[in-house]
Amino acid sequence: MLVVQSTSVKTHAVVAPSLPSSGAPAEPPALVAGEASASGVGSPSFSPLYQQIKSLILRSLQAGEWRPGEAIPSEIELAARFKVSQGTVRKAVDELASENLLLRRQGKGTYVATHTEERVQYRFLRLTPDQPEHAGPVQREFLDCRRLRAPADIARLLQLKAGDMVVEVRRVMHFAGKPVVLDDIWLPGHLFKGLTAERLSDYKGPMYGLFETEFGVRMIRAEEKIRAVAAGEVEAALLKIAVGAPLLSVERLSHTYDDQPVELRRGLYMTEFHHYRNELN
Amino acid sequence: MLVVQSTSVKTHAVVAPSLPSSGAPAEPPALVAGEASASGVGSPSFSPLYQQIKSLILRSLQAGEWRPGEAIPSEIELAARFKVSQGTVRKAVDELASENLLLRRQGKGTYVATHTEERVQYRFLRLTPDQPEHAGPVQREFLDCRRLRAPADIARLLQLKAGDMVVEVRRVMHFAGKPVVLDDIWLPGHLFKGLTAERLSDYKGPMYGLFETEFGVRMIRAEEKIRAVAAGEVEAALLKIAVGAPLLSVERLSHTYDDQPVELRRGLYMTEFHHYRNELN
DNA sequence: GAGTGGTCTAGACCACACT
DNA sequence: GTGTGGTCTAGACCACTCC
Repeated sequence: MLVVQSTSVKTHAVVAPSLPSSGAPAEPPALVAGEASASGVGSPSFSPLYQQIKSLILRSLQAGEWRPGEAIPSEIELAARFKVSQGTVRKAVDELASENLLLRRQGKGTYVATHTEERVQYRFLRLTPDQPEHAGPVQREFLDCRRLRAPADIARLLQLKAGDMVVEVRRVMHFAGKPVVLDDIWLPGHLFKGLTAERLSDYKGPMYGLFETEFGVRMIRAEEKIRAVAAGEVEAALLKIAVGAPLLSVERLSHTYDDQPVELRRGLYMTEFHHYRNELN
Repeated sequence: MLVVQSTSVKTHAVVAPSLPSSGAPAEPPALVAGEASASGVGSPSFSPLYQQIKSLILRSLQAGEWRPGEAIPSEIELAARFKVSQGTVRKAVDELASENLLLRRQGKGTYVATHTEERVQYRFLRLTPDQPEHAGPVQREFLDCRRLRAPADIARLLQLKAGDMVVEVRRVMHFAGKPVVLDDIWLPGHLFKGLTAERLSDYKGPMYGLFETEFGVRMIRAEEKIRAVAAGEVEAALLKIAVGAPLLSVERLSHTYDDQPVELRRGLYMTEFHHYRNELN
């Protein structure tokens, strides 16, 4: 299971032989010498232990061993399971937490991240009111939800075969009662069987919460391409603005585990009283 | 210097008294009990050791003890200087590296990050060609560079007093020979004495490299607010597009150490053949 | 080979949350 | 009090870089 590419592995017992008589200083973990893949020289594809642990935890997450919102086993338990030290588990969990897949809570445990939490609600929606006055409650209006064969460009981006089924959703988001965002969304049909406009309308809270709860699809990471465009007739009517008015075009490709694309979204944002915020580091 | 708020600090020598006769197991670090600030109870403002180390390193960076591109002392040296273990220094340096203030290079050392490196050149410019064909060389054309009293809104954002001097720069960036970006830039006058259009034009490479090399101002972090706007007459002429064409408006506030704002930039991006890319995690 | 960052371990102790 | 994550240490060994 766990792979260590080096040949000699020693515990520090070698240099501290006069320890209290607690028996043998615990056998070293079940380490297997150089496997990984082909080639037999020194370290052809070195991968640290904590990375291997990270992959194992990731696999359990993906397999649904622990559900979103639930606690994963404690560091001590994981260390015992994987036969490594707590420090190594810690490093693996630290990275997963920094990637927003896990959530650490001191004194309580480590939890599987979820989109249904209030606090992380706007992790993916970067549109922010210019003034607090324009904040107000968010309202989602679903205009359409149909199943169809994926157009070529959609299929390519979602890594589907030409002709595969997709679910197409059109919706408008209202901020403080005014239409601000028009989204067209495409989802792989085989992952979202039974998704209807009604289920979308009935669900309270962000869409990704529904996807996670009802369809077991967890959005982990996304890329966005942003442009300025002029409103067409249809868009102008839906957002109640003038034809030709400048809009922010946001094309988002969302991924789940393993970087597999599972959602394509083309959004048009009215940015007269809102802006897209970003942080550069 | 280093502050530990707890009362009892023990080395593990306590539980391993039968160590080889290497003398006393090294005295514990020069730890000072509860200081931090006022109040005397348990742990009123607990701050871990590595955070304190991080602050000390940050202070040295800010004071220019090591210049951009230079190596900082090795972990072992820093551990000795601060009288903590290498692991604690490591954690401090790790965080600074993850914030892009330091750059670790295995086998070589840890270096102060710089904007003059090829690899990090486009850390702040998120505009990307849609097709590789539109890539081409970047060309910077400086149209204006003048000193003036800061308008109220500029002064407020840069946290200057009304009437303080600022340097105002206008420039156009060309991609593959075509104008794509129009930037208006404001800099605090007292930090950029002697900045002229000529010096800007003569410098090859990104502006932030010049700022860092010539003025000792290092951009660490920035926030951007993005909108869609319609091109006005002046902008249209400079970017060679039609009046009213949609443009991406990017307002950037850049900060140096201590989150002090040191640059305000209002950019207009032509996004017909380029897009602003962003990653969501 | 020497020096640097990177990994791994083992153990002690602290801060925090629940009970 | 018990259990969880968080900090800190000390030491061994590995991978990488340069001389």
